[in-house]
Amino acid sequence: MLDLKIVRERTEEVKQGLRRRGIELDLSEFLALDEKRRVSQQDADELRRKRNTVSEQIGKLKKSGQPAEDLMTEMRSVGDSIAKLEAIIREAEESQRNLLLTIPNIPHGTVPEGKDETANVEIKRWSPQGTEPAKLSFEPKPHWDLAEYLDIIDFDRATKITGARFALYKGAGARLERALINFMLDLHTEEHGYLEVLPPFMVNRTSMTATGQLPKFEEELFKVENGTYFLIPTAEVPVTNIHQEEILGDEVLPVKYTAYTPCFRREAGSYGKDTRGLIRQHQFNKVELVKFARPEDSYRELETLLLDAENVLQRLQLPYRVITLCAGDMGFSAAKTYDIEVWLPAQNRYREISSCSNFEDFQARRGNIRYRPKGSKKTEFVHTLNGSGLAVGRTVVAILENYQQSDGTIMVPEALRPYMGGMERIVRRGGNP
RNA sequence: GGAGAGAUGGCCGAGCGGUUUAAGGCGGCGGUCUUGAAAACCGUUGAGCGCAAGCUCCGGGGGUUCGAAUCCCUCUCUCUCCGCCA
Repeated sequence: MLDLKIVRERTEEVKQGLRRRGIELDLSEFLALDEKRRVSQQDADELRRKRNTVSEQIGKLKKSGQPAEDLMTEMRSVGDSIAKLEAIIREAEESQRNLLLTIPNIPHGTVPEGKDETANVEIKRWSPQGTEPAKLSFEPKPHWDLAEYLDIIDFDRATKITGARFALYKGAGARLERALINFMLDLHTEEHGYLEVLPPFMVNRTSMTATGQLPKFEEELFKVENGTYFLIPTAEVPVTNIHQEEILGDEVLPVKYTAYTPCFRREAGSYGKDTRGLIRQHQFNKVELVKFARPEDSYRELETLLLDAENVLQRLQLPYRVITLCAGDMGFSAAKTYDIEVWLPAQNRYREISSCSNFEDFQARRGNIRYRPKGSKKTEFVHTLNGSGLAVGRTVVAILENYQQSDGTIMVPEALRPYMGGMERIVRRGGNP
């Protein structure tokens, strides 16, 4: 949520910032409403002040046995006036808030111009050999063919059990998914200094609103029937809301959490996209990184958050590149976003495996997450950041495709072998159903 | 699911219609004392809106009243007991 005061006092800057996202916003009605609200607030305060002093007077008169009927009658009408003003204020506040909640964040100054993904800017390439991915000596197979041959992921049965866009992992496939989760969590907690948390996988409407999924993107969420809860689309939601309505001490910042959770997404409007394989599922696992930082530190924290996520791919020796999203391609709440894209040889292209963003005070204002700067009496909103570290299902895809051998078996990345019970190679499963 | 109790500042806790501008304690900060620290003592210490005067906030919302932390309704959450349950 944008700061009301900034929208009021620096309207042109706000409109200019939103224009970079390709959004043209008419704020005149909003500002008129704001003016009306503020005038009413002033009037109401003035009347309340009068009522407070006179009521005290009435109390004293009654105590000393003197009549106070005239004053009481007068105050009754003052009370009515206050009630009318309060109704106006409440209505204005509500419609102001409702509008503010639908306005996306302003892009940071360093975010490149552009209206869609074609304007994103590549800033880095990495591979075990240097920068470019190694060429396989044979025609690479797509991960779904490999998974089917090895019998480690069963898409058909998942469809039977539930429906499209679900997966049933089996044998080494299930083990690989679990190994990756543990590997990532261990890396982030033991080497990058994050505190592991395991949050609820369902959240309420307030939490979804704080991080920005609501009110605008309800159609992308799974809602639990007979209740008011939503399945989380990312651990960002429950983890960022850990400190909702809190005032953090300066000395605890930056706070760094990592969490494994499954994520649930409707993927409405993506019919026909990535229909085969693990790339786009209604349920997938992810290890998330979340930070709460001082405003002056947040962009430095974004860089280290990105490095922490990149490190997972480096340890797994998977080629990737990093891009800066342009203003028009960023998510609703973000002020700046880097995407990490992993190399998929069968698709002959890079695909998103992590998204690392600084939300500045956008989410903190919605969730009322504050801190007290050292030596200050006033509180300020913290900056929140998060990034995938990494999307687990897509990491499985990358391992299958990059580590595939000509015979269809998969070498297990060395860093992962301790988590796979020493397994060095995934071979075709036999004997079991 | 049934019955009951409760929600007050960072924490504990008093208040149950009018000097509450929310007592008191703990914790925090500053000071006195001390070689230093502890103890003791003194002072200070919630959030938000407003240029200011001032106004709002005692779980959320609504009501009664000249006046509500205090009375009423409602919702949410917590706790205790019973039932059910991995």
